[in-house]
Amino acid sequence: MTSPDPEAAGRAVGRPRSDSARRAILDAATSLAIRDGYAAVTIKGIAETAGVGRQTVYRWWPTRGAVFLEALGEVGAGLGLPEPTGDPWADLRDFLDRSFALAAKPPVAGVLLGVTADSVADADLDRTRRAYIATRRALLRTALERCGSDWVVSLDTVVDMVYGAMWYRLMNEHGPVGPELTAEVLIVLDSLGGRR
Amino acid sequence: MTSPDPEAAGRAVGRPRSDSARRAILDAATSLAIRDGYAAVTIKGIAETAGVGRQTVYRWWPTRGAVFLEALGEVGAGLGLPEPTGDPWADLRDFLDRSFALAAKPPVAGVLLGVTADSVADADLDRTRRAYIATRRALLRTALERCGSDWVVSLDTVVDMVYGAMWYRLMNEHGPVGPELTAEVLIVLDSLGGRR
DNA sequence: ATGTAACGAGACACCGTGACTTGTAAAGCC
DNA sequence: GGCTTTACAAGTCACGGTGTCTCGTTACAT
Repeated sequence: MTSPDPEAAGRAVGRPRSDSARRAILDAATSLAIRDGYAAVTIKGIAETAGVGRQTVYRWWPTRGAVFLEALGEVGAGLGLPEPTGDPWADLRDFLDRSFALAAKPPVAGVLLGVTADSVADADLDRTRRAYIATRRALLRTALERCGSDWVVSLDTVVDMVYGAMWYRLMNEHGPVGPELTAEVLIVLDSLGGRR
Repeated sequence: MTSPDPEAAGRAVGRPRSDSARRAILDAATSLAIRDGYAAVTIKGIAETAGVGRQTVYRWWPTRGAVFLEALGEVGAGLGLPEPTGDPWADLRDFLDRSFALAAKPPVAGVLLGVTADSVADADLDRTRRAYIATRRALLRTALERCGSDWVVSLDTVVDMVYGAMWYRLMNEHGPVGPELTAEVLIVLDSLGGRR
C-alpha cells in the first residue's frame, strides 16, 4: 500500500517511520472527507489537519486517492465472511446487512465514488482500487456459492446485481441501503436459484 | 439547463446568444473528456479548445459539471422508449440494448461518474443530475410495467438491480455492458415475475 | 559518536479558478 | 441612422492547491 518498501525485510537504517504520523494522516483524511466531501479534500489540508509536513504525506502516498484507499482498507478489513453456521441464507443475510451498513456509513460511499472517478486518469490508483473491489466481490460470491450451485445466470452477474443495486442507491440516494435492501435482495436471490 | 433565463418569454434585447459558441463548447468538452478523462478537463481547456472566451463559458454554465450535464442531456434525448409493438419483452430487450450501448460509449460513463462525484459538493449540480437519472429510471420502470404487474419485489428495486449492475460494471470494468448483459438481465427478470 | 533516513516547516514555480476589464459585434428601438 | 443593450474574444488579476525542493531536527542502529 505504501511506496518505498513496505515492511519488507525490515529495513533497519535511519529513523523509522512514525506510526503516529501515519495514523494522524489517515484520520485527518477521513474526518475531512466527512466534513467537506471527498472532492474538497486536499493533500495540503490533510497535512495541516494532521499536524504533519506535506512531504511526509507525499513520501508514503503518491496521491490523495492512495491515502483514502489505505484508510478504506482498514475499515473494510473487519468486514469478512462469518463462520458458516449451517444456515447459509442466514449467513448471507448477516453478511449483506454488515456490508450495506458499512457502505452507507459516511464517508465510505463518497470516498469510494471519488476514488473511482480519480482512477480514470491514474492507472496505479485504478489497480489498487480494483483489487479492493475484487476482494469484496469474491466474498459475496463465496457466500452465494454456499447457498446453492444452480443459479439461472452466472454468479458474477448475480453479484453485480446485488452490489450494483447498493451502489446505484448510494450514488443517487433514491432508496435505503440497509436491512430493507437486504430483505428485497434475499427475495430476489431466492427466485434466482440457490438450489443445492 | 442554462442559468440567466432559458429561452423564457423570448428576451429580445441585445446581441443574441451565439449558438455556434454553444455547440463549440459542448463539443470541446466531449472530445476533451474522451481524450483526457473527465477529471482532467478544465473550463480553461474547454474554452481554449472551443476557441471561445472563458467568460462565455461562465456566462451560461456555473461549473464544468453543468456543461457536461447539458451535453449528456442531448445524447440521452435520443434514447426513449420504443413504440409498443405488442411484445413488451422484445421492446424491453430493445430498450436495454440501446441503453447499455449508449452508457458504454465513451465518454458517457466516465462523465456521469465524474459529475456524480462533483455533485457531492454542489447542490445545484446534484439536483440537475438527479433529474437526469430519475428520467432514465422512469423509462425503464415503464418498460417493466408493460411486461407485467406481479413482481416478487418492488419495481423500484428491480430497476436498481438492472441499472445497478450496468453501473457497477462500468465503474469496475469486470464484465461487458452490452447484449450479453441484456440477455442475462432478461433471464433474471423473467424469474422475478412479470406475469400479467 | 557517527551514519542514515524520517520528521515538521516552509519556499518555489506552475496551473486552474472565478471575477474583472477592454474593445468589438449583433440585435431591437427610436 | 444613431442609441441602447447584451454577447462576444481576449486578456488581467489574486487566490489556492500541486508537487518538488531545501532547511534544521530527531530517532534509531552500529
